[in-house]
Amino acid sequence: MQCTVVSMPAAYLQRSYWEDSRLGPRYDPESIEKKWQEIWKEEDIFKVTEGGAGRKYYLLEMFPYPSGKIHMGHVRNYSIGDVLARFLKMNGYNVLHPMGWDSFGLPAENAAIQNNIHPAKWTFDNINNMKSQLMRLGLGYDWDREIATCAQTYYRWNQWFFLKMYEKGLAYKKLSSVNWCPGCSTVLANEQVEGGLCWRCESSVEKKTLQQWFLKITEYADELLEYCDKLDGWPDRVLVMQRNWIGKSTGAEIDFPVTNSERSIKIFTTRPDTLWGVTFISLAPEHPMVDTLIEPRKEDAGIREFVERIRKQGCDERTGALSEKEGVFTGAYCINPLTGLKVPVYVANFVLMEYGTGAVMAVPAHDQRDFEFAKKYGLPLKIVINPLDRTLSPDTMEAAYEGDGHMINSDRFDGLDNRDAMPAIVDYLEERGIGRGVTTYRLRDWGISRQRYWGCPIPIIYCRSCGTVPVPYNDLPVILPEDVVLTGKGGSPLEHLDTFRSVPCPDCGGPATRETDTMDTFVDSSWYFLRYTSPNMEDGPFDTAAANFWMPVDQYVGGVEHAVMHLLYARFFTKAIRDIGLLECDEPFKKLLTQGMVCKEILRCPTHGYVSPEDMAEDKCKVCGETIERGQIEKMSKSKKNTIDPDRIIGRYGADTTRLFSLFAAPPERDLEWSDEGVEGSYRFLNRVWRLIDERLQDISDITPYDGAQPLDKSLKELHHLVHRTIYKVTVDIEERFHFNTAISAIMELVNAIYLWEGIGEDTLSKSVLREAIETVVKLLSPFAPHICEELWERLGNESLLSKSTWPSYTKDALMREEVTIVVQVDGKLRAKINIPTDTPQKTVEEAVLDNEAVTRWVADREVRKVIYIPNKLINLVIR
RNA sequence: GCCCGAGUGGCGGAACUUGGUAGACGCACGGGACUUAAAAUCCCGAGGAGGCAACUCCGUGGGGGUUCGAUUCCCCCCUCGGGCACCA
Repeated sequence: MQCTVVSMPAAYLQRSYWEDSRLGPRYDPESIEKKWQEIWKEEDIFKVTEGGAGRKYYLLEMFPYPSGKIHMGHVRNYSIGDVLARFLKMNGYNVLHPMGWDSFGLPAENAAIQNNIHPAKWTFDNINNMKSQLMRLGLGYDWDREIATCAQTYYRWNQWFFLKMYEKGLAYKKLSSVNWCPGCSTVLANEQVEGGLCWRCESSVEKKTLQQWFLKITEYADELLEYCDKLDGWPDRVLVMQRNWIGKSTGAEIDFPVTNSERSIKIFTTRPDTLWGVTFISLAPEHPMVDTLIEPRKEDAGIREFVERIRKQGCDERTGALSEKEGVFTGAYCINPLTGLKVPVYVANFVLMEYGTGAVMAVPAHDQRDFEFAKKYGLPLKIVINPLDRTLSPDTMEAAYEGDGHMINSDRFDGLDNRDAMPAIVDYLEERGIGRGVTTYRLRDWGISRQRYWGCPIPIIYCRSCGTVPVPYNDLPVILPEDVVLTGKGGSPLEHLDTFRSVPCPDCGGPATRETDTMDTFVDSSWYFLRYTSPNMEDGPFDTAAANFWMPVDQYVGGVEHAVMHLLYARFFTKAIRDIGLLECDEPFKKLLTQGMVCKEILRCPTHGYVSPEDMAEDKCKVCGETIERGQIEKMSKSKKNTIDPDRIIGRYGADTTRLFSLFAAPPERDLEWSDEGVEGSYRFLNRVWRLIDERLQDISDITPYDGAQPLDKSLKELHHLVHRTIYKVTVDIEERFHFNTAISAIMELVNAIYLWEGIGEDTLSKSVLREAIETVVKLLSPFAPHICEELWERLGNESLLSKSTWPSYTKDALMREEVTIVVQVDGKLRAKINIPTDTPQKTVEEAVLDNEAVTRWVADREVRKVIYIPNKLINLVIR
């Protein structure tokens, strides 16, 4: 039999509170929130159209992957967005604030394999659940614009874009060495490999050579880089990461002829000024000329073995800066085209085929890697750049000199500053036809083929006679078949599904097969913000007029983890779509706010590892009784068992409290440390606001808020001015700084002041001032805690919806103080404070100050040598 | 190694954009009121040291500097977090 006593205390508490409450009903978040969410829905208050009143504002938060349940990171992200949405709406903007689902992806497949449920069903169940969770938070979205990327109506346009890009040569297939994640059984783009590990499952990534589809993001490398300078609404660190990722460098390509051969090796260098210091050449093991060069020495097993071994190494083994430099002499030589000197050709493990030309001219005197390599294999150093303050010598150098200086041992360039010499040397190379100035990028083309089922099919057909044939536009969409069996083994199920795979060739009608790879899900999220502008468009991906009206997104809000991947891809897509002719704007996101993570202390049991707070009783593990160690504050994650379920918090305190806390505990861009007591505090504050209005309701019902017309006495003026200063502060904090935490604290101060205010009388004037104060509190708080405010607004006797009303404005007059506190310093040290009418002239202030005992004590009979006066703020008497 | 960001009470954080009262607001804590009592609520207190007190000194990671005055600007160093990392 089940015991029901457990629920007693809570019920008891509620009842006793009810009895104590003399006036109105107690604050009951659950019923209030439900009530207003329904009313908002009926009134359709978040619906927007292009024809709406006010200036357009496109506000967007990164859409979620429908994993099943929202987490605190979502709560934070979307609370930030909702505050802005409601604030902007009250300020008269026409706010587009949509929501949708990034709903293709691996977890759906994994769930399907584990639980025998179809990915589509799993995904749509999750969407339904998460949608109701978001609604429960009271987030104001125009749900009529909801999109799901796994819907045919959406992904068909992925395919359309792909075909457009294919036509323009921006989508192409090539055989190349790619990143293979064994955990996800699929290929990954370079951006999706973090430190040699898969960004999603942290498996060690392997190299595989496969036929893959690529999008030519490198075509836009220069523009993507250039526009980084124009994105002044983006955080610097994100721009820095993007610039680093694009990795533009300028230098020269130079051909080194191979001796006894017709061929030459093309190298890339950023330091043409060190050309005279080249003492050998290093090739990547994958370099196509390696096999030819070592041919004459093929009986030397050591060479081939070395090359084979390095080629097999995974990227994490190869690329670690710690790993030892290794190489082998190929037996071949080539000629430095400038000096005519013969230098040996090596294969070296640290040279990457993916960058530059896969071949490097080695200048051990001026490059640390070459230096280490040369020392190891006894190769000579040749100094060609000398620093200004000393003279280098090959025999005593302990490290390469990579700095600037004067050129030496470099023929006609001797004596020149090396920086100045670089362009001259490039010109010289070009004149003589042995090299040319070039620019290279670290950015690679975006490999989008995924060997997975739950994604958008790539619209390509392979025909034995016609070759690679794009699916005709009329045949779109290529529908992802649902009658598949997912086993998790033997590759993508599409490969084995003959009804999908076999297809007549669109050109010749002969037997052909479909591409069975699907697209990287980052393709889906690269243009979703455009689809929101016309989510039901059937003749194209989006309506150009609507997109041009709404774009760019004025404010984008999301996690910094997408700094390189999503944000770079989306920028690329925007530019490509512009060049297809569908869009006018160059950049998708005008301003970007990257919010911090939600963190919480981790708990560790010496025998069980991470434990959740529920598994702990009085610092002891419930299972084994060991003392629990309190660990560091870390990002909430299931594996560390330090998550908080938003549903639980909403259930206990309501959506308003949950939102308020997540906004109050830290400014948005910083990490937020979860605190149960802090949530309690936010709840207490809302109760305090509720009671404030409850207690004063009788005084101020049927009273019109003070409008500034009649003159006020001191006490009334104080409150009135505080109200206006608060409006100013909260407005600035929200719109200019996104510092919601300080905005909320300013509202708290106002509430505290109203509680302590004793200026209320029987007269209408004082009541009207109080009414102004209270209505202002409710309005200012409403973007943060919309439900309780809407309810209080109604209880105050207002008939229209608060959500439809306007943001309070402040008057300059009311911001002025009549009396100011002036800080009095003597020699820069605080010695007194005096209250004095605003804008008192310096002379009068000086007189008042020198009349003050606390000041004169410090001045004594010494001479005041200087007086610094900051009007209405500070006076400093300099004695020394 | 390189590039960002940060370091402030017992804790989360304010003030930094424009040098001008350091510690707003909240949490935790202490005291009081209400209550038979507790909870809730309301009011008050609170950086540290010394002092009965008035008050004084110290204090924003450490050390220098500029200034009448530095948490804020400059230089050097330490610690933590993040990103990149043999990119030629």
